[in-house]
Amino acid sequence: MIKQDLQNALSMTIKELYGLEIAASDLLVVPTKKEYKGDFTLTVFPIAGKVKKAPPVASKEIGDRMVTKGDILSYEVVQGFLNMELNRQSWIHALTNIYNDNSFGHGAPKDQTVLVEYCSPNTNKPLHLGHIRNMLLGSSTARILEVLGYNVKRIQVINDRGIAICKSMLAWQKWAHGATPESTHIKGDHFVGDYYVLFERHFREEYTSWQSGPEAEKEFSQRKDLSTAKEDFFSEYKNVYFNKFSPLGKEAREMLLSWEANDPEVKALWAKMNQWVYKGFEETCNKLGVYFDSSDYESVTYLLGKDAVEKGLSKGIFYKKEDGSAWINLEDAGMDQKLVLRSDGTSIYITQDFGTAQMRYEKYHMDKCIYVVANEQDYHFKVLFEILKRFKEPYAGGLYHLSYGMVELPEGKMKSREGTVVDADDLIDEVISEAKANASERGELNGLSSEDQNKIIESIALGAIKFFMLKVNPKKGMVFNPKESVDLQGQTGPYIQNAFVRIQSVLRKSNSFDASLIHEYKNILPEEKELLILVETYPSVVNKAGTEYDPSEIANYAYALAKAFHKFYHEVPILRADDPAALQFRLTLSKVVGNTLREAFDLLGISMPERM
RNA sequence: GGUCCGGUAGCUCAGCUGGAUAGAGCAACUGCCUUCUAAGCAGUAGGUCAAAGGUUCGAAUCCUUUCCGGAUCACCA
Repeated sequence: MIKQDLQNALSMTIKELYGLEIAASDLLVVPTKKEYKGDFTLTVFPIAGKVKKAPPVASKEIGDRMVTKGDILSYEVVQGFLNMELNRQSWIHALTNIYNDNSFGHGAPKDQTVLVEYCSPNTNKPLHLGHIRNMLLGSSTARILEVLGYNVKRIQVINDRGIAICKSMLAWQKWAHGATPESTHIKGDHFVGDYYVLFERHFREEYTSWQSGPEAEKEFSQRKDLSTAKEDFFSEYKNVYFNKFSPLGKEAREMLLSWEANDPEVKALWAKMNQWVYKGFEETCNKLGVYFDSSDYESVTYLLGKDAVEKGLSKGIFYKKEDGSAWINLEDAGMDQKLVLRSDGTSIYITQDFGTAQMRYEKYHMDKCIYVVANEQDYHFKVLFEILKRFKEPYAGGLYHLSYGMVELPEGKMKSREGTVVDADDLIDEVISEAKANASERGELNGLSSEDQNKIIESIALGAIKFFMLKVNPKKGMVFNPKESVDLQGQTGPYIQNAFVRIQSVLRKSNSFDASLIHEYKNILPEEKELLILVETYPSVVNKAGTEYDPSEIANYAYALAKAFHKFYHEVPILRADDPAALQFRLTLSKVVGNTLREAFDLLGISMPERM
C-alpha cells in the first residue's frame, strides 16, 4: 500500500532524525492538493511542535532524509506541508499488488455471529418509502459485515397481530363479498391494505355522524379545557371514541379478543389474509434483492419476556408496584422509570424485545445484534440496551441501534391517513419506466433480446433508487421528491454503472492482456495516480463502513472512484495508447477499477450491467 | 420542560478523530460526439459552513451559550 508504506518510512525517518516515536498511522498523510507539485503531503506542524523546530525547517530535514534513503523521488516544502513525489516503482507495485489480490477489500473470517434485523413491516398495509430505506440500509450493512468476515444472519420481525390487522379483517368480512387477490388481480399486500383504508373510511363516516348526536354533545360539554374548539376537540377525541362508543371499534376489538382466545374462525381468516400479504411482500423484496434468513412473528413473540421479568424481579433489577405491574428504575443512567410488565401480567413492547433477544441468543449465540429501526425509537433502544446490560447478557456489549432519519416529502411527513405515502411498488415501477424511456432513446441495447434489455433496465432503475437512498448518511433525515423521481444522471447509481460499462467495453475490445508488461511503464500520469490512490483506499473504506454501520461511506466512495475513472477515460487513451507498456498499465488499472466498483456496488446490493 | 439528532450553494448531499483557496450533483448558462458507450467530459455562475463567544500557529470540524427544525419522554407497537 502506497500510503501505509510512506507513513512507515516517514515514521522511521522521524525516529532516526529526532528520536521521536510516532505511530505510522498517526502521521497525517493525504494526497497532495492539485495546486501543488507532489503526490502525497505530510502535515509537519504537529511534529515540528514536538521537536521544537520551525515547521519549514523540520519539513526540509525530513524531506532530505527521505530522498537520501530512496523512499521518495523528490519533495517540496510549503510552510509546514511536506509535498512528496513518489518513485515510479511505488505506483507499479501498488497496481500489481491490487491486481493480484483475490480478496481485495475482504476481511479475514472472524468467527463471530452478527444478527441484523431490518424491515419490520406491518401486515395491514404495503411497504412504502420508509421501508425501502430501512431494507436497503439493513441488507447493505449485512453484506458489508459479511464481507468483513462476520457470520451474518438477516432477520425480520413481522408485526402480524394487533388491532390494525383486525381492522383489515373486519372490513374484508363486511364488504369484500369473498373477493381475493387472485379474483381481483391485486397484489396481496395492496389488497389487504385497501381493506384497512376502507375500514378507516367507514369508521370516519361513522364518527362524523356521531358527532352531531347527543352522546357527542355530552362529551364535548364535559371537556377539560372549555376553550377548545369543537373541531379540535373531536380530532383529538378520535381514539377515545374508537374505544368507547364506536360500533365498528367494538367489533374490531372483539375480533382481537377472539384472536387472542384462539377462535378458530378468526385465526383462519387472519392466517389467510397474512398469507396474501406475505406473498406481496416477497414480490417487493425480490425486486429489491432483499432477503431474510429467518423471520420472527410478533404473534409469537408478544408473549415472550415474562420469564425474564421474573428473573429480573428475583435479581432485584426490577421491582413490583402494588397493582402488580413491574418496573425498572433507570434514573441513575439518566433515564426514567420504565414499565416492563402490565398490571394484568401481560408483556409490553419492550418486554417482548428482551424476550426476543434471549430467544435469538439461544438460537444463534450471536456476538452482536444490529437493529435497523427509525430514529423515533432511539429512546426505546437506549432503555432496552440498558436493561440487557443489567441482565449481564453475553451479547449486551454488541448491541447497536442503526438509527436512521425518516424519509420526508417536500411538503412534510408522509401520512397514510392523508394518502401522502409513497408506495414502494409504485416508486419502483415509475423509475423503471423512466429508465426504459432513456434506454430506448439511447439505443445502446438495440441488438439484445427483450429479456436481456429488461434485465439491464431493471438493474439501472434499481441502481438509481438504491444509490439515491444509500448515499445519504443514515442518521440524517432525507427529503424525497416524487415529482423529480430519481435522477439517472450526475451523482447517481447509473453514473457509476456507466463507468463500469465503459470499462467492460474497453476490456472486450482489447485482444492482448499481459500484466507483466506494466513494469516497463515509464510516465505515470496524474489521472492514473489519482485512480490508483482511490482504489487503494477501498479496504479502509469498507472497514469504516463496517465499524460505523454506514453504507453511505461505500456509496460516496464508489461515486468518487467512478468520477475519477470517467475523467481518466476522457483524458487518457487506453486502447490507443502509444506504447505497449502504457496499454497494459491502463488496461490493468481499468480492470482493477472495474472490479472495485463492482465490489462496492455488491455491498450496496446493486448489480452491474455489462452494457447500458 | 428533560433527553437525543440535525442546520454547509436556490435544491439534494459530501467534508466533522482540527490543516493549504469549503467540495460534488441537480437546476441555469457555455463548449465538446467521423477516435475506447455523451447515463460522459470541460467551463461560467452560485457560500457570513444557523449566530455569538472560546480553545490554537491553524476551526465547517473541538468547547460553551443562543436560535431554528425533527424525534422522544404511554399499562400503543
